[in-house]
Order: sequence, then structure tokens, then C-alpha cells
Amino acid sequence: MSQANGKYHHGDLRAACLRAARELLEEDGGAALSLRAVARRAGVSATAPYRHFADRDALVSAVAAQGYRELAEHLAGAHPDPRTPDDLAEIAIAYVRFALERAALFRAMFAEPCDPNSEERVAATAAIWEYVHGIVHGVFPGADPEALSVGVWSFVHGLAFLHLDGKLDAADPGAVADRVRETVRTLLAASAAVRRAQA
Amino acid sequence: MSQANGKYHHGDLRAACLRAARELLEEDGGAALSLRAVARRAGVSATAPYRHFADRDALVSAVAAQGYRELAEHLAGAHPDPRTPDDLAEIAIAYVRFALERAALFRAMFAEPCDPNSEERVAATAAIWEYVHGIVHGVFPGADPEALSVGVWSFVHGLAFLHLDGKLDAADPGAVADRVRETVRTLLAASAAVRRAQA
DNA sequence: CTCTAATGTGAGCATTGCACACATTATATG
DNA sequence: CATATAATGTGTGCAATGCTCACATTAGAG
Repeated sequence: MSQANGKYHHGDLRAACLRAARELLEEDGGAALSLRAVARRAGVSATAPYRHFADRDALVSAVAAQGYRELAEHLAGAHPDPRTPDDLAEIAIAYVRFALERAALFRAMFAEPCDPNSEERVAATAAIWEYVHGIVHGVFPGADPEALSVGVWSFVHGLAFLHLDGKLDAADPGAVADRVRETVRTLLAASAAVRRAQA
Repeated sequence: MSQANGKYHHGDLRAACLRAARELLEEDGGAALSLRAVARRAGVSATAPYRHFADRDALVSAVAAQGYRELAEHLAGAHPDPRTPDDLAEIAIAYVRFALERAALFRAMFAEPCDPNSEERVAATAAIWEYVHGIVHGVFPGADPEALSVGVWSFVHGLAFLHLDGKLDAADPGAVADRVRETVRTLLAASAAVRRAQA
């Protein structure tokens, strides 16, 4: 009951719904995120949320957008100004940790095709692209920034998902971090290995 | 109606359910995959599928396992024995194309944590790991096979998901293929760029 | 103060997952 | 061949959900 005062009008039901949705997501996973459960938790009738969200998808989209912003913060916190591949590895570790710690949220962010109607969500995605470009520019000043940004985000994103889906063991956070670091190093050494082999 | 003969016993309802599930997945997306819809399409009562699948998750797991096998085939078809980064790029392209062409199936394969109870699913995952190891060994003979396999699968997997989720434009298959190829090249040249910058 | 638009309520409908008791049939066993 | 038993399919029922609609309440503009 985020706000169970007896008033007829809630005050800020939209925010309360988002909060409730986040709580449900973290407590019971994504499947439990129903509009009715959100309404219950906000101490409000089952249909009240429809005044603030067109449908379930709209609610999820709003939560996802919130997630994008938090992800950006989380990454920025991992390393303010990455310059070396090892710096980049730290950010990769932060990305994977975010996915594992806020698993249901992370899924909500990437489960559905980015709804082109949700301005909020598109904007958040664009912000992440900006951020990735900045990192790539700092770490690989000489490379094609567009292609390498795609490469880096893909790699890190895939790493996160494979852990999330149990394709890589994610039980021990320390071990996960080590593996991510190791993988970044190895991948960046791969081209050298190729050149050596071809020489 | 995959098999609407009037017999009381269906003959092979399990297979019919899987077929129906695949059809629903491709026609209406993952959300439409309900046990009842599957039953309807198989021309059978709503609860009949429970004789073959413990619950909805079990059905999805079975479909996912099927998907893993098809993915392995699809990749093998793209290049039988990859030896160079460009060969690898062709496989990456095939991976992304599989994800985009069988989007709902692909999501089903990776949406939920790999159920440790589903033998079939675990086995299929292990098979993919084997396959990736083989490729990596062929293309990067000198590298740490474990770490680089993780890196390569992560990268390709992330690439697929970012396209699938609209973070990368996936409208034109040709353009997607070009981007994937370009990204593989650029990523493998990244370490060179770093060394150049540090020199 | 009044009237309108915003916001919340409650009943209702279709759909779903699943459990249960029951019907039908394949198959093993006498 | 006859029959008991296990496998398989049916139908009913319940609780939950998303969503619509008519209605109640209230905040705030005029």
C-alpha cells in the first residue's frame, strides 16, 4: 500500500503505479506484473490505472524507460571517463551486473520491440546510443565509431543476456565479473591472433 | 486444424501441439501462444494438451528445444567449416537472420532462464556451446577457446537481440547483413586501433 | 459559487491456466 | 479371445487477468 490514505483522489497515482510495478517486478518477476496487482498495491480500484496508462504495454514501456535512465546512471557510475580496454571491461561488468541484479526490469527493457509510439522509450534508447558512442570514442579513438559502437553494445548486451538466461553461470557475482573481464581481453586480442595466424 | 479426424485418440497429439504452437508463434507472436489456442488448433479439447505437457512452460520449453536444433542446422548451413573472420561473419549474419525471421521462436528460446529441469533444453544448449567452440577453434586456433567462445557468442547474440528489439534498424535484410559483416570486421580490428593509439 | 473535466469506482465480459471427475480406447495379461 | 489397467481425451469449474462502460466524486477554472 504505497499510499492508502482514504482520499478519493490519490494525488499522484501515476507515480504510485510505477513504484508498485517496480516492486512487483523485483519481488515476483515479470509475469506477476499485472495491472490489477499494481492497482491493488497502490490501494486503488482495478481500473483506476487506466486513467494513466492506456494498457498494460504502456505501463511496461514507462517502467522500461525508467530502467534505461537508471542503466545509464549505473554505467556512468562504473567509470566516469573510460580510456582503455580495461576501463571498458569495468563498464561491461557494470552492465552485466545491472542485468542480473534487476533481472525482471532488464527483461522488460528489452523484451519487446521498442515501441515507436512511446516517445519516452525512444528518447531513452537514443540516450544510450549517445553514451556508447562517447565511450567508444574515448577507448578507440581511431576506429569507425558507428560500427564499433554497434559491436561493443552488442557484445556487452549479449554477455548480459547469456548470463540472464542461464547459458552462462551467474551464481557468483565475483566469478561473473572475472569472466567478463577475461572475455573483453580475449576478444580484443583476437584480431592479433588472426594476424599472427595469417602471417 | 492440423489433424481433425474424428477419432477419440488423436494419434500423436504431442507432435500436433508442437506444430500448432509453432504456427501460432509465427502468426501472432509469443503472447498468443496459449495452451487453449494450441488445443483449439489441434482440434482437441482445452485440457487435452496437459496429458503431454505439465504446464504452459513445458510446452514452451519443448518448442524452444526444437528451436535450438533448428538454429544449429541453420548456422551449419551458412558455412560448413569456417576458417577466417569473414567466414565467421557469414555465420553471424545467419544467426541474426534466424532471430529476425523466426522472431517469436527466438524469443521463446531465450526469454526465460534455461529451465534446469528440461533435459531437452539443457542438452540443446550444450550442443550450441559445442558448436561455437568448434567454430572458434577453427577461426582463432591460437586463442583461449573458452573465453573467446563466450565472447563470440555474446557478440553475435547481442547483435541479434538489438536488431530484434528495434535498437538497430532491421527493416532491410540486406542492410542488416552488411552491418553485421562490417561490425565483425571493425570489432576484430579494435585491438589494432588501440595499439596504434597507444604507440 | 458553479460547472466541467479529471480522476477513481464497480459491474461485467471474454480469455486464460489449471485442477478435477469422468469417458473412451489401446494394450498387456489371464 | 476376454478383460483389467493404464493412457489418453472430454467437460465443468474456479480464480485471475485485460479491458470497456456507465457512474460517482472531486479539483479547479470561470
